[in-house]
Amino acid sequence: MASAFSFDSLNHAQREAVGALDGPVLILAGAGTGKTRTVTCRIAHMLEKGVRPEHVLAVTFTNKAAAEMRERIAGMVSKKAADAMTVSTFHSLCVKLLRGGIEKLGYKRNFAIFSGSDQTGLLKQLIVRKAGAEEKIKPEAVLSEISKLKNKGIDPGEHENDFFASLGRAYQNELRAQNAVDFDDLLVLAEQLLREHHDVRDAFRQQFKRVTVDEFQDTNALQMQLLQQLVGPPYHVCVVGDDDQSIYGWRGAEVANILQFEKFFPNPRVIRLEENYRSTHAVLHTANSLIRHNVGRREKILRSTRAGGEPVRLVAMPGDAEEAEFIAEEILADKGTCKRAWEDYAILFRTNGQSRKLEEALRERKIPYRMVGAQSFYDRKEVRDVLAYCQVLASPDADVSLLRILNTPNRGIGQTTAVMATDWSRANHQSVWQALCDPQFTDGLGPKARAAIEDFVARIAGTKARIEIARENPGDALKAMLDDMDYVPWVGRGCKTDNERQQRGEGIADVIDQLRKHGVKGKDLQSFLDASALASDRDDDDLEKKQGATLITLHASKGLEFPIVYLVGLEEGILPHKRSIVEGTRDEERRLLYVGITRARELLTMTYCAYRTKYGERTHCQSSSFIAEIDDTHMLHTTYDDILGAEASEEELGNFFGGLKGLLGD
DNA sequence: TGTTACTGTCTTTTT
DNA sequence: GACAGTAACA
Repeated sequence: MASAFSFDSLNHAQREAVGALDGPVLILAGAGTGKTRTVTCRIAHMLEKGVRPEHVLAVTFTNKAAAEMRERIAGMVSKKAADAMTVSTFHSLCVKLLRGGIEKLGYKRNFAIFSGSDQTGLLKQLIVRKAGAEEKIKPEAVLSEISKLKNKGIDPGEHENDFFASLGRAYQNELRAQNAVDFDDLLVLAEQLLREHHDVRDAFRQQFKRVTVDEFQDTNALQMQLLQQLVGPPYHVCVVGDDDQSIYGWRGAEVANILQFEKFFPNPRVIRLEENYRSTHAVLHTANSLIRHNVGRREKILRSTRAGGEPVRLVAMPGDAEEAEFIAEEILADKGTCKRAWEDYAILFRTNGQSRKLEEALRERKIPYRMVGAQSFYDRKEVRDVLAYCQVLASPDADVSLLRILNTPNRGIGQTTAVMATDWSRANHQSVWQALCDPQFTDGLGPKARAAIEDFVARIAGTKARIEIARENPGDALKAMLDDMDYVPWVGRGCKTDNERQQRGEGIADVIDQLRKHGVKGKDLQSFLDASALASDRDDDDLEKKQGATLITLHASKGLEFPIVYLVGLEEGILPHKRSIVEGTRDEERRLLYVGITRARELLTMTYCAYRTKYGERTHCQSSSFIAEIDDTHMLHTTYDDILGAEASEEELGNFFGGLKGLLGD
């Protein structure tokens, strides 16, 4: 049989990684060193050596990465084999595990997954309940504390602050009462299930004899514990990552997992991929000289396979407006001279707020652009509303979702009534839905509110029946119900512009359409909700489908590459971010900049401003302290005025398109 | 109960 | 300079 891939096409280190199939393996893969290729070849190699695809588990960070990996293996080996493997994210894997055995932990099998606004909404209630409406502690802050503890494997009820601890306990109780879990619980409970029920664990280990974990630098302590449950002796586990690209510490990612891998699995083979196929020498030298300043890393030096290259530019800008316009102008000019595609250009920034001016500048010049992951599709209000309806149709006892849609669109069930219903349900140990259905409760209300509630209950129950009894497609049933209550026109009325109205209309139609497709495949509402909860916006359409220059945060840029990269806002307080200085996570900011630099294949331009509009106010900025750390052998430090001045004189000479690049190149 | 106008708060990054 | 939350009004 012809080999699915050729060992000859791999470099020495890659070959070693692909060949090392048994026992624990740690692959340290620097940026642009052919990581994905190596991992997929390794799995293909496994299959060739007789490992059955059903025994292969690969865990990735996003659903999209999972889909890509599966596709590539399908191309190398066979579609059949690729389909037989399990490739998924930690979270999806846990859902699968829990849908099978969560009742062993005292939950019902049809548990709901709370995310985003479900969680904050619930917590907001709890804060008010515990401390009164005066308390202005932010639910997000509490949530992040709870999450941090869970990801360390600690019960949130054990928080050192008593108030937080009691909120943590109340939060967990409330989730359990509503038969719901949050994102972190998926991991917590799956780990618990495997740890406490060895039959489940052994069955799992029996099935997944070969485990691969990608983006290992992004895993947290809990995921490490989970991995230890998943993988038993003889530990055929391979983890791949780059500690220098660990940028999710704020979310609990533990670089220790990769730095001290040998503490978790015995005698791992450590393989370093250091040959970079992506960037020019100038770019890599700049990146290497910066990341050297981090302490406690796994020493790695990226070697360039592409000698020379244009020097990296560092440009001082007067203000953020000039910064945006400069970049837009330059892209426009460069596109004209170099005949590149818009997709070749990317602008990277630290915070989403920085994108505004850049967008304006691009729009003014009619430069097409795409924004990656600015507002998550699933965070849009109308999308959350429709999903809340789905959740209620799937299990009406999910109070948070029910309360969300109770008066959406307005149907005369105001806050007073909602509070009464919640109180009654708590007093009687029932769900809010049960309260609404109970005459004992509704009899105590005024005739108007009562009629409104009865109408609401009838609509939900009716639609539920259409789906469950009449077996109608849930998408159609949902659409009929929403139409019936004039939901779309109601949303439209709340919009300021036609554009917004249209967008939100499309969002609603989108969800319904997805649900309909899901229904056609015979899957139920709950599985649709699972998929929605676990999807991220980087998963479905984004990058490939849309055209144009890319506007993207540094975080979201990890794993991507562009011929021409602009990295903006190298200012103290932005990069490194103000908060990181307070929290003592400057190293992570440095890695973030490192990730940004290593996205560039050919040309890298970094900029910083003297002034920037912040909170709608013009404030003075200092250049980033990282700049001094960079070795400038291959870096050209100039200013906005220098470049424009040079350009003007060039134009006087009649060279109209003598772009900036040409001037700086020699 | 719903709508409007104002005020204060924020902006890291997100599976 | 946006947006959510609040206060005041219809």
